[in-house]
Amino acid sequence: MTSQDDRCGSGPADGARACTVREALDRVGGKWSIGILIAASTGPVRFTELERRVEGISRRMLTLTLRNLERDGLLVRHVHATVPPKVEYTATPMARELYESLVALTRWAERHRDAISGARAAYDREHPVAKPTQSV
Amino acid sequence: MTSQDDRCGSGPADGARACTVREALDRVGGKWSIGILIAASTGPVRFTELERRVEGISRRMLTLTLRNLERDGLLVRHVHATVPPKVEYTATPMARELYESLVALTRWAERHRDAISGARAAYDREHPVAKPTQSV
DNA sequence: CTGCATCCATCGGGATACTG
DNA sequence: CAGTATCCCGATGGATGCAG
Repeated sequence: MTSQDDRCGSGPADGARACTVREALDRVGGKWSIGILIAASTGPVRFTELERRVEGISRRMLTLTLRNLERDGLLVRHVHATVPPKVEYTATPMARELYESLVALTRWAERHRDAISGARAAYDREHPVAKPTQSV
Repeated sequence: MTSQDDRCGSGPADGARACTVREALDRVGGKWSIGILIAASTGPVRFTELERRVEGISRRMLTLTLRNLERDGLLVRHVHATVPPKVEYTATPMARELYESLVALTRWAERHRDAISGARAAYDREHPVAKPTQSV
C-alpha cells in the first residue's frame, strides 16, 4: 500500500509501455481485488454480503482491499447512519470499464489454458529437481 | 513460484469469472514479467541484452522470471553451444497474444490515470493517519 | 556470457481477538 | 454490523558471490 515507487521513466525503450500496463495491473494485483470488484459491480453491496460472496476472504483482507479500491476511486463507500451500522460499496463506472478491459485477458486465459498447463507439465518433466550428488 | 493453490471452484457466484481473470493475471503478476515479455516480443533477445533493456532488474530476478515465463510456454529458450555461451529468448505467439490482450488494460490506465491519482489525493487528504495520542 | 546459490529485508496475507 | 489491532508465516525480490 502507499507504494508509488515505480519510476515509469524507465527510459531505455519499451519501459514506458511496460509501466503503463503495470499501472493497471497494480490496481487489481491483489489476491481479492477482482473478486470484490465483480461482486460490487452489479450494485451496492454490504460488507457482510461481500464477506459471503467473495468466499475465502478474511475480514481483515476484505477491509484492506476495500480501502485500497476506494482510495483508487474504483469503489464508493456509502455509510448509512443507522443503529445497526450499514455500509454499502458500489463499483464506479471507472471500475466497470476496468472489468470490461479485463475480458480480453479472460478470453486469453480460456484460449490458452490447456497450452499453458501443457507447457508446465512438459517443463517440469524435462526439468526435474536433479541433484547430481544424490540418487538414492 | 510453483504456486497453484488457487481453487477456481470458489463457487458461490462470480467466483469462476474472477478466477479466470486471475489465471491470466498470475502469469504477469510478477514485477518484471511484462517488461521481459515486451523486450522479447520483437525477436530473440540475449540474456545480457535483457539485463540492459529491462533496467533495474537484478540478475537473479531476470533468471527467475525467465524460467517462469519459459515454464508457462510464454518464452522459448534457445541455447547456442558456442564458446562464449549465448542464450536467446523469444516470445511465443501465445505471449504476443497476451500482450495484445493487455492493450485494453493499457488504454484503461491511460484514460483514467488522472482520475485515479486524483482519487488517491482526495482520499489521502480526507483520511490522514490520525493518531490521537501522537502528534509531532 | 549465463545462471545458480546464499543471505536478508520487505510485504502480502491468514488467524484471531477486540471494539464502536 | 463493520471494522481495527496483533501476531505470524511464507513468498517476493534485492545484493552479492561463485561456477560452468
